Amino acid sequence: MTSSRNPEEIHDRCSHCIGRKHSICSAIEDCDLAILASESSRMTVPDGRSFIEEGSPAHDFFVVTDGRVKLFTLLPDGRRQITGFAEGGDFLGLAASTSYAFGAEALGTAVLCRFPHASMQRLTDRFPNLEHRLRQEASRELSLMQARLTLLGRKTARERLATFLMERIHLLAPPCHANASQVEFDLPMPRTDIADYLGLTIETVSRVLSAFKREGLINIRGITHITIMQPERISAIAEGLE
Amino acid sequence: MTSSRNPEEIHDRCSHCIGRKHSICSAIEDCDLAILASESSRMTVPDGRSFIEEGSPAHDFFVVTDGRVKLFTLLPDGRRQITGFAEGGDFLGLAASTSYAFGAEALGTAVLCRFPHASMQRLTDRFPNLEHRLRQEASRELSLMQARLTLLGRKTARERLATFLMERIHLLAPPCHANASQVEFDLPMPRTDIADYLGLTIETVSRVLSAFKREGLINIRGITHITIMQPERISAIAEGLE
DNA sequence: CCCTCACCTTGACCTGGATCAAGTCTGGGG
DNA sequence: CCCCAGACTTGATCCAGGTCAAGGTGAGGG
Repeated sequence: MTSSRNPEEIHDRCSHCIGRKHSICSAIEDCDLAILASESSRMTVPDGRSFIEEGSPAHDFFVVTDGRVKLFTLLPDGRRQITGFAEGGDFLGLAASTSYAFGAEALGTAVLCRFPHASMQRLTDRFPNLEHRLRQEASRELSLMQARLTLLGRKTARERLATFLMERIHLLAPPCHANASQVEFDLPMPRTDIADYLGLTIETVSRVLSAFKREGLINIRGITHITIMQPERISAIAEGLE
Repeated sequence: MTSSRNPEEIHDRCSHCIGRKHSICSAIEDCDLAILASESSRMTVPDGRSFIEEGSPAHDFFVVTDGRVKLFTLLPDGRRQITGFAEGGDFLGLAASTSYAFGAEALGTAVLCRFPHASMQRLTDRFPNLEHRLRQEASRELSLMQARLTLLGRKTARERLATFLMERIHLLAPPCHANASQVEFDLPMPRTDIADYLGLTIETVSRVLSAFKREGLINIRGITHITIMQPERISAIAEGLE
């Protein structure tokens, strides 16, 4: 896990950033990017390495600029609930008061931009827009959480997997799924993570995916490559309609 | 459901409000309370009446000033997940972008303070502190959500009920549970709501509570009155330690 | 005071998903 | 090209919690 803040990279690190447009950084004007860059530092986290410890004092916010990350909570006996996956442009660290309410680790090599709380404070003081943007971000996440509670509290295994697949579809660039009769993508996480995300066991995840395949709803190539053959029906299952 | 904004009540509605100290309204100075009052209106919601429709356009924020409220999401076939209970001082409406991600209805007669989005916008423009306070509120809720996901995704029925009882204890005024060997309180919601909150059925809730009683962990008087006889052990069960 | 209705409890049985236990696939290294 | 380890799939069995079906209970009304 390496950090860098050398001056030569600072002046345009942010302007070329993949998260520039969609992350909270979009609340800041181009002309102020240098300030943004100077308040943050980039770090690279190797596959599987943890970079937020649940319950540890919350000192930083993060923006995922490349790769992916998983967020989770643990019970004392090791049971794990993955509370979310984050990728390019996603913001981490809102679910914390004085300490983090979740742990985080890289899913593959990930690159993050770190904003110490004090830096973020200076930024929000200077750019009131940013504070508003953070609230929006929090609201968006809270909305997602409502759906996730319903999934974990009330949906069956089939419905959970179907919902998960629909979520993956919606992560693709918009044109990819608008009325397409089939959609393809790769699942970047192992079955274990899918299970811990959906509140199931790895065996159930495997069985349900096999069942979907057998029923011609999806196709699976290799371990990770999924083709949704009947998006409508998967969507219907996700909503509990069949 | 009645609304009122008559001038005579405005000038001190907020200063006497039960939520004054703990709600987001604490971000506003006493001398500016009249502005706060003029941007909001009080409404009374009768028992069981719904006042937020899931998926409807989000026009307002609310502060619960008296009574209680339940928040929930529904699946098309009627399955329900209660995503939270709110009471005096709690803020509602952050889990929404353009439309509400949850429905809400009164649990007993409830009194709310309604802030149209436009009003809140004027308030946050005028009092930047308030925007920060809203973000804090959202962060607090996001932290709670992490715990709730873990509960629904990974805890057993016993653990869920024990966690629920601990949550109720922590809602009491602080002195009540500091090292007390027993704690008493009333459950303001029916078993159905507890079940839908914990992702269980009403029968399971009933059975687990009976088991706790049989084991001498709690006592139940009438339907609603609970005494926690062994808070330590309930707490341990909640964390999955026995 | 008793009826009644809504809510809760309890019991018997069932089942979806967990658990336990083999296989099987795959991709990277020798 | 083959071997090996890790990840996935599949099958057999189990069990926590759901479902179905009676009873209890108690607050409000006649």
